[in-house]
Amino acid sequence: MAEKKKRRRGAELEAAILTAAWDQLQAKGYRDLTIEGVAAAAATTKTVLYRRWPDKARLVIAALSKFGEMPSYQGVDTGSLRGDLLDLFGQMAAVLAKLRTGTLRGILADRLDKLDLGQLMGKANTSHTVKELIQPMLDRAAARGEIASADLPERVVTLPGVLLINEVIGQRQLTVDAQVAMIDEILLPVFRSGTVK
Amino acid sequence: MAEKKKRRRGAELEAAILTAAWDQLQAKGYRDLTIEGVAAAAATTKTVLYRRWPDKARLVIAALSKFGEMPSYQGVDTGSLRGDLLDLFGQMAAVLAKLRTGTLRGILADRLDKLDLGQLMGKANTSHTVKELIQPMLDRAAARGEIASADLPERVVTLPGVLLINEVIGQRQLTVDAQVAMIDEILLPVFRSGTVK
DNA sequence: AAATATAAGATACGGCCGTATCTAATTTGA
DNA sequence: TCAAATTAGATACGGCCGTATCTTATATTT
Repeated sequence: MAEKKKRRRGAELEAAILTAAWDQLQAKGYRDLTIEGVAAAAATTKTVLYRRWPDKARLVIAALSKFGEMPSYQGVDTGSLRGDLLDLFGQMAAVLAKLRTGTLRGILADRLDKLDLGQLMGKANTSHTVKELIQPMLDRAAARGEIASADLPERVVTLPGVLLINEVIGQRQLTVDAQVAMIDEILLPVFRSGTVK
Repeated sequence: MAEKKKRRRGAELEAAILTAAWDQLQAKGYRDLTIEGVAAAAATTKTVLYRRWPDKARLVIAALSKFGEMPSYQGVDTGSLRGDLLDLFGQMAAVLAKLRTGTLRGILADRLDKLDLGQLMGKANTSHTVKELIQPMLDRAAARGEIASADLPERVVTLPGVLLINEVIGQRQLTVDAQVAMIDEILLPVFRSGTVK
C-alpha cells in the first residue's frame, strides 16, 4: 500500500476544483468563499486555481455554469410583448431563486467594471446579451403593431437588464409583483412611447 | 530640542486624516488607496482610522464630503418637468466630472449593499434620497398638468437614480447626450404614462 | 492638583490576496 | 523509448485587511 502520487490534470482536476467551489458556495456563501479555501477543499493549491481563473468572481461563475443548472434563456413568442417580457422575467427569477442570497450581489460587486448580464446569468457558452434577448421580442411586437418601431435606442433596449440588476442589488426578492411592476410601470410605457433611435 | 510628544486629537486629528485621504485619492485613485497608506500619510496608525470609519468606502466618502466641493442639489423650478430633470442631471454630471475615473465605481462596488445615492453624491449631512429630489418635480409637473398624477410608484420615482448609477457603472461619461437620452427616451415616457401607484 | 476617563499610538496577530520560484509528475512526440 | 515540454504541487513572499491588546498622552472631573 504505497502512497500513490497520482496527479490529476486538465479536465479531471478542473472538475474537482469546480466541485469544491460549488460546495463552498453552498456552505459558506459567496462572501466567505476564498480561493485558498477552495484550493484546500479540492486538495490542491491556489497556484493551480490562479492558472485557470483570474479571480474569485470568475471562478464562481465557472462553477455556476457547470453546476448551477442555469438554463439558457429562450425568447418564447407568447403572442404579446407583455407576455414575452413576463416570460423572460419569470425565467430570470427562477434562476435567481436558485442562488444563495448575496451571491449575485457579490459577483456584481467584484465585477462592476465588466457587466455582462448574459455571461452572468446564462451559461457561459451561450452568453446572451440583454439586447439579443430583447430585440427579437421588439421585432415581433412591431410586426404585430403593438409598438410603432422596433428600432429603439440602445439605452432603451438594455433597460430590462438594468432594472433587473437594480432589483437584485436592492436585495429585494424578484417577486412576481416586482416583475409585473417593472414591465407595466416602466418597460411597456417606454417601448410604446416609440421614441426612435 | 526635546522631541515634542504632542498628540493630535478629535477634530484636528480627523482633519489631518481626511486631508491625507483626499491626497491619496488624487494621487493613486480609489482602487490603490489603502487604509494603511492613509494612516501612514497622516502620521498615525490604522487603529485610529478604524475607530472612526468602518471601511475604505466610508473613509473616502467622508473625505469627499469635506473636500470634494459637492454641492447639495437644488430642485430648481425651471417651468417644465423636462427642464427640471435636465437641470438635475446637469448638476449630477458636474459633480461626477470632478471625481477621478473609477472612484465612484469603486465606492459603489464596495457598498453595493447599502446604496444611498444621496449620501453618495451629496454632502453627507444633507443626504437627499433620490425620491426627495424627484418627488417635488413630479408634484410641480402634476400641478402644471404635464402629467396626470404625481402619485407614482416607488420604482418609477427612483428610476432616475437607477439610470444615473447605471450610466456611471458603465464607465461611460455622463455626457449631455446621455442625459438628454435618458430623460427623453425613458423618464418622460414613464412619468407621462401615468401608471398610478 | 490629583484621580479618573478618554482616546492616540504602537505593536502584533491571523487571514487572504496575488505573484514568483522551484520540484517533480505526467504527457507529448521525435 | 527516451528526451522535451507541460503543468501540478509546494513553498515563500510582500501587501493589506480588520481585530485585539497594551502603553501613555491628554482631557475631564472632583
